[in-house]
Amino acid sequence: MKETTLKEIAETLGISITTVSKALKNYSDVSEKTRKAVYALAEELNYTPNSFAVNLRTKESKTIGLIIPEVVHHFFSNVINGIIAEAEKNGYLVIILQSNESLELEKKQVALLINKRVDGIIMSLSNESNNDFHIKEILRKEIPFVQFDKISKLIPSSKVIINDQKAAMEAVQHLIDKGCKKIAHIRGLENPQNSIDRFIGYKKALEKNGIPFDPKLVYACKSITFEQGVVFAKQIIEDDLGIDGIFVITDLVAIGVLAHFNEIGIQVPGQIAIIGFSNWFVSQVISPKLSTVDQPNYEMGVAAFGLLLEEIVCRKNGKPFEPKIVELGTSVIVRESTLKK
Amino acid sequence: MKETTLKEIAETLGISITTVSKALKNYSDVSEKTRKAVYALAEELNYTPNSFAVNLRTKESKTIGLIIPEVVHHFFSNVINGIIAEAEKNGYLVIILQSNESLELEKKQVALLINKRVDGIIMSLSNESNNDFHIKEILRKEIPFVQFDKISKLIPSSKVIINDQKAAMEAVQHLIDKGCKKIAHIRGLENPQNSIDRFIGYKKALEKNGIPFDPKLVYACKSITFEQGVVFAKQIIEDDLGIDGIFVITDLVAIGVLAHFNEIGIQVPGQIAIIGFSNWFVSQVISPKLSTVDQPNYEMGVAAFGLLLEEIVCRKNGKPFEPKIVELGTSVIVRESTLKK
DNA sequence: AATATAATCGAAAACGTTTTCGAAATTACC
DNA sequence: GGTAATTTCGAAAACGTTTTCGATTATATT
Repeated sequence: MKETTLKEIAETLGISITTVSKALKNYSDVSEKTRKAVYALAEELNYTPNSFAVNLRTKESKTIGLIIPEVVHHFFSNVINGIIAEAEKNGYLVIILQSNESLELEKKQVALLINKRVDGIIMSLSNESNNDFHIKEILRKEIPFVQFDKISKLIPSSKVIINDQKAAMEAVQHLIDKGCKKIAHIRGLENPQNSIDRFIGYKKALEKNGIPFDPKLVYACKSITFEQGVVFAKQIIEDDLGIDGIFVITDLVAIGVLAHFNEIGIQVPGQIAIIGFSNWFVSQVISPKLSTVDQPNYEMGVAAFGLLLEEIVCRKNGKPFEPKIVELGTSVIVRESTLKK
Repeated sequence: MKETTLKEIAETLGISITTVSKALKNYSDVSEKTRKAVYALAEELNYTPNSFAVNLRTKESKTIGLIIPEVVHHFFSNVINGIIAEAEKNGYLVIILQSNESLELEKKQVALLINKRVDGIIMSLSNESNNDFHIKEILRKEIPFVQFDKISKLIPSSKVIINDQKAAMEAVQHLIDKGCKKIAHIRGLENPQNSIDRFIGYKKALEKNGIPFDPKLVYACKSITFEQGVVFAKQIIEDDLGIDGIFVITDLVAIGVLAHFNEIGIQVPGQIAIIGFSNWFVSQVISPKLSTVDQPNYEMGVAAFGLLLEEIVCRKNGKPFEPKIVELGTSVIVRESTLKK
């Protein structure tokens, strides 16, 4: 399978490789006549530039890397979608790697991408990750870098985020508005920024409404799973603290809670109202439909690539780059699980 | 940001580039002494080979392409997972592109990957796609190629599939075993192979049990969506044909049906039993839990990469390659939606 | 017709690696 | 001490492109 090269075109046309190359890139110092001839022959021979050679010469691969905790995840797969679409629109391809929420694996993935000499990296940190060496290495090498969703505030890079505190406050406020008096919070893991911020938002909402904060009403997830939701649902019934509303870190856990309540006959929202976070697809097809906080997944991906491209272009021109932060809006989606009258 | 090169190591050590290269690759014609020295300095200078140069020289990128109809999809995201994991294990990275079920886009994506000179392509066809020019081009260029899930039997390449006919038969047989007398089928689009095969399986199961096939009981999806399920649920009630069991092309549509039946008070499985296909995650968290056919998603990805790698290795050694077909097993998962006593 | 200006071309270096093949240095052997 | 065998090394070509800069040719200006 012989691929046509510039050399081949040059030889059959009796001109130099230089001229062929310049003709194809529409340089001004090649005559209309030869330009047309080159284009015609290139078309005929089905010429496509050898990207390996182009990469080597231009020192860029027109490829970016994406590292996320997990692919099989409604939120992340939507973000992937946005990134791929926007990247392609700008002539970039996307290599996707998974950290599986493991710091070790994340380090390895970063190394792989640096080795591959991608033009930039977009990343959502794994739970254990923070401002570690592998991240510092990305910055030291001045590889364009954007964080989204699960970020570390300590890392000076561009970021695409939502205002988790504000969003959580609004969710809890919604429960209060619907008449909930004793609101529990099923929070996320200890480390992740969004887990912390949503917890803070929960407390702020209580405070704002003059409701005393009670640490006994906070349940901390060991894992973000459906099963974890079931476990805490049981726990909440057992604890019997008079809880009438629950704000859950994410929809997946919330539907675990919901499923158990359904099973044992607890009325939702009658006895206990539930609101989740992230607006997973399943939330609108279960019964009762789960109220939640919508965050713009696809747009997050688009924004992330946008920021990355800005940095890529800026650095290519040798200018220093100033990281930017894009904050996208969220909204409470009211469905059946909080619809007390 | 100067990267260390072989040249640099060679100069500071006072030896040739050749020797450095060979030392790092443990060639036998370099003495233990210089080998150690090279390794030490390479380590110290944090040397990593320039992959652009390696690609150009070796004519391979250690990167494969993956084209799927959509990323945000429980089945496909699981397959992606399997492919990425297996690829990484073997030193390959994965570029993912989406066809959005559009033939035009699919052609463009194929062109992009060929241009990028990936070492191989794994693909699940879009609905409109068949044995078109862009696919023939892959084969003509002898680019290692594997189809999975939505395949075309006309394309002579390796394939990873399930036995859709057999799986569908088992699903319908299950409905019959549970006492269903009048079984409808909500089938997929006209074109896709798995849609056709599941329909055939449905008919065969009826035939095997002496139940006459009635085309009025077949509803053909215009799109594979939740909403399509709702539409057909209404239709089925309106038609009032005494249907007591439904075999649905895929879970997403099935839960649309289920949601509407729940809403208007049709008992599932009491009045109508429902079985879906593909074992989506949501099927186990809705009420009633949806019976379905499980197909091994992750394993499909692993198998697909395995076949691709076989072809890559084979072709690299200049041997002719004989396409292989891997058929993975499925199983009926019995949950609440078919649990008539 | 001579000179100045503009248009068109190509030689060559460079990107960083891999690999072939021959040369040099070392060791073994009689 | 001379030859043969073995070990160790490096020059050079090759992969295919991009770009600089000088050379050549054609056109414009007096």
